[in-house]
Amino acid sequence: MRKGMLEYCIMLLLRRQPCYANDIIQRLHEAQMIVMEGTLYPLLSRLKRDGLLGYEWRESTQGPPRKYYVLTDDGQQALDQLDASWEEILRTVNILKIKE
Amino acid sequence: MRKGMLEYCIMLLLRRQPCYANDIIQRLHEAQMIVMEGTLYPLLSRLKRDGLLGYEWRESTQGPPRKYYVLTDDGQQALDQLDASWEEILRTVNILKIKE
DNA sequence: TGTTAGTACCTTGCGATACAAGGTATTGTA
DNA sequence: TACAATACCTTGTATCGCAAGGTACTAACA
Repeated sequence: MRKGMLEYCIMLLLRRQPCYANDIIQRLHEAQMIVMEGTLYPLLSRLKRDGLLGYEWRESTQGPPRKYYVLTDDGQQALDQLDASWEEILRTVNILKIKE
Repeated sequence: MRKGMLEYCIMLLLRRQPCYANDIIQRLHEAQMIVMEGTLYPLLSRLKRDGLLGYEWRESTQGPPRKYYVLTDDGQQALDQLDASWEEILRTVNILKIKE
């Protein structure tokens, strides 16, 4: 069921701070959402390609450099849209749960 | 984003009362969720095949008979599970929205 | 210096879901 | 009997997420 929620969750994360892939996996995991590498990388690439995310390389103290993703202005707007969609889904489910 | 929510929404509907396809489309529409015929019929067939739904034919006063779907006991249990998943998603999104 | 372990990034192939479009069948009415 | 309305269903396509596999850089150690 969490299908389609991933994009929203990742962008919510990036609204707070730039993250690289393993960051995202770990933070989502802490929030009870499991995401696989093979899911995440293509998704990040797509959001980058669509102009919703940018990234910058940062050195790591232990290992190869990391790609830190950040929300672009377009990404911020898209996220606002997703917030609205989320509210609508909340409304829909509440109607269906409460009705009668 | 509403991808994957459909199954849950339909089963919430059927928890209240038996419905046939156009019923479901209309009631979901009233709850702000658009669903296409070509999506609904295969989904209902799958849930039937998996034993989560049953159906009975009922005559209509205007037109051909209708297939009214109902939740089975297994369907009821599956729905309880989906309720739990939904609560978890709510928790996840709230964590990600509120954090910091 | 060469090897190994750890970290990080990415791709490919598969299954599942949803949509668009098109098709079949039954009923009532002109 | 022909047509419109209703209802059910199928096929082809795109997208998403997962499993598995692959490449590359860094550090530690023999």
